[in-house]
Amino acid sequence: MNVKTRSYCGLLNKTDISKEVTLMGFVDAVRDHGHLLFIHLRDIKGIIQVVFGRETDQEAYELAQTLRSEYVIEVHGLVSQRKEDTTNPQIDTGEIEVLVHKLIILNKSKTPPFMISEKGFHDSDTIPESPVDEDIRLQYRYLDLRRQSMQQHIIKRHEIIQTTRQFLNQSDFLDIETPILTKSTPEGARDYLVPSRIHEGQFYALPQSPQLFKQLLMMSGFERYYQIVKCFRDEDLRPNRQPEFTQIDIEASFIDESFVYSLIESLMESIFKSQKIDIPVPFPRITYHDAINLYGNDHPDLRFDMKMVDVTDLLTNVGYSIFKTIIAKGGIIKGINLKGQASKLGKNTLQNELAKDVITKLGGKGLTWMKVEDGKLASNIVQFFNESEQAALQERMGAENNDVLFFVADTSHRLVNEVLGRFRLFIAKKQDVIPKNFHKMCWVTDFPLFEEKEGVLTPMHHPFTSPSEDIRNITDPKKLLAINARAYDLVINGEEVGGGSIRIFQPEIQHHLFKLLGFTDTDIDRQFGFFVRALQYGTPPHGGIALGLDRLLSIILNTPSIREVIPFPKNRTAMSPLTSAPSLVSDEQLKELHIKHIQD
RNA sequence: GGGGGCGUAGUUCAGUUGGUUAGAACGCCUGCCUGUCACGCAGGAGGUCGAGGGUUCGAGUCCCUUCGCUCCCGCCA
Repeated sequence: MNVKTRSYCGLLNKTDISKEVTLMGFVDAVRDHGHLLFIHLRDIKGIIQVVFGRETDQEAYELAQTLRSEYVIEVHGLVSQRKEDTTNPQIDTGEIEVLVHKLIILNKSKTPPFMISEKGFHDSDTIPESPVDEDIRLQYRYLDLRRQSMQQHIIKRHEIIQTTRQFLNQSDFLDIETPILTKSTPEGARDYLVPSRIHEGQFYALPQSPQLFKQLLMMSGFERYYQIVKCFRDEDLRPNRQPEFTQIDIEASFIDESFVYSLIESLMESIFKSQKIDIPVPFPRITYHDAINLYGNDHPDLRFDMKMVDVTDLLTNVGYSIFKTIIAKGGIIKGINLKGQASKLGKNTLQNELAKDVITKLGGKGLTWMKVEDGKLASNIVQFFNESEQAALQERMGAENNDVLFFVADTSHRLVNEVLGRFRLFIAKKQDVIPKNFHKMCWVTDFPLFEEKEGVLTPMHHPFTSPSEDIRNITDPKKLLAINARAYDLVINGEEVGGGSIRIFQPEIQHHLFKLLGFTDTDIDRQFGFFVRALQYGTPPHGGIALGLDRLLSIILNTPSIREVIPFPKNRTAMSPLTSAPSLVSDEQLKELHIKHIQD
């Protein structure tokens, strides 16, 4: 192999015309014309047409007839200008080609299980996701990753990681590694456990995040830490959740929220700029309370408006019995306004599909809809609302002709927010009213410190998050639930991309918080003893954030799941179709680890 | 754990109220072809209709069970 003189297919251009080149790569496509044979040759940099002809070289031509897709070859040839009427504007190298006088087949390939060439797609900027079944793609991931669109995903992942490192390095952050074999702690997600061979019956846990270590590094005085690091959580998977995923983990001392906001806004600016996307900074901020009330969740999609509006007070004497009953029981009625879509939504769709089928799947009991036609509300139940109620509804909802109003009512305020929030997203997607190629970020702030789960106080973020005020004299659980945390989430296009907080740095407060969460002194010592002890040796005020790299990439590359930006992901059932992990292990291995398999 | 969708050729899919030998496109194989680039033309191979059971004269189609994949909810400090 002529390694030193090798050229790259995708890098050849007109300045190389009449140069002798050596190329190596995969056969992307073969077009045999008899006497003349073309192939597209593909390497990491791109594709170029190479030509074999009886007249150019009889021997090379005859060997070329045996070429098949994905054969690995080396060619020696002359870069030539294509004649004007034979150029191919669809590939970057389409004005030139290589006339081959020597062909070496470095390796053959079986016929691939699916097509790897993306010929026919390369005139489009937005290469469609492969229609091939994802499990087959994952089983042959090494072939799937040969596809140019997948290579771009991985290359852009690399670029964004490099941009991130460069940015943080320049901002005086130190890249410091933390253990993968660490200690299981009780809160949060389920841990992946690793049995210890040396310590019978004991287990390491894989980190859900380097949280405690990065705080320890602050106590060590490093001041600014980052790590692009794998985290592990043994929970059910989603398109944006993998059992192992990558975080851009950041922590800094002697800082406050404003430092984090401006640091991350600048980082995001750099990252998006590296992909030629301009984003406006600073990002808007919305409180947790507003997010829940206006959009129904704590990761609002602000690419479109359609805020949820409370109309309960307008309908206190309404004749519509469902609303009447709910209001009488202290319930709530909220609505959204789908602008300008009334003509696109028929009565059948509204009533039978949305109000009966969709809303129940989203967890609601019912849905009320009203179209605005000729300045008036129109629906199957509009006659139960008197004129002044209708007028008030129109005004409150900002209703204009051709709008559709949707209302959800329930005695549970939380349910109304959740269901209408889900419906807002559902109908926006269904009616295609979400602007594309547009990124809308925001900070969600003022999270509650605690939430109540089955009557017990649990931390909403994690138990190291600083309360917004001193809580040591508050004992009333209701008052505690009203306390805010110094926590913040970064949300892009309705997806939580990052979260962090200013941490507790006083040992007394940390201890008090653990007690509030129901830990005994023994529990605290056993589970967090090392950490609480460390806090007592002069801990600087500190805080940080962790950004989900996979989610960020998925948003920037507009992929339907983070699996598209992870080289070797697990499938929906946390299994790798490529390696078949997880798998059974030998009895000897289990014995060494002091583990016995118990059948349920 | 709950709910929805899907499973037919290597791949993506069609397959009517149950009715001959289960089709198409791409891919693959063979031959022809000197400017194609989603090459073209001619011919060909390729199927446990996810699996098991049932109903029926007859099941890809109907019923039951089961497996796999996927989406939503729960879960994800």
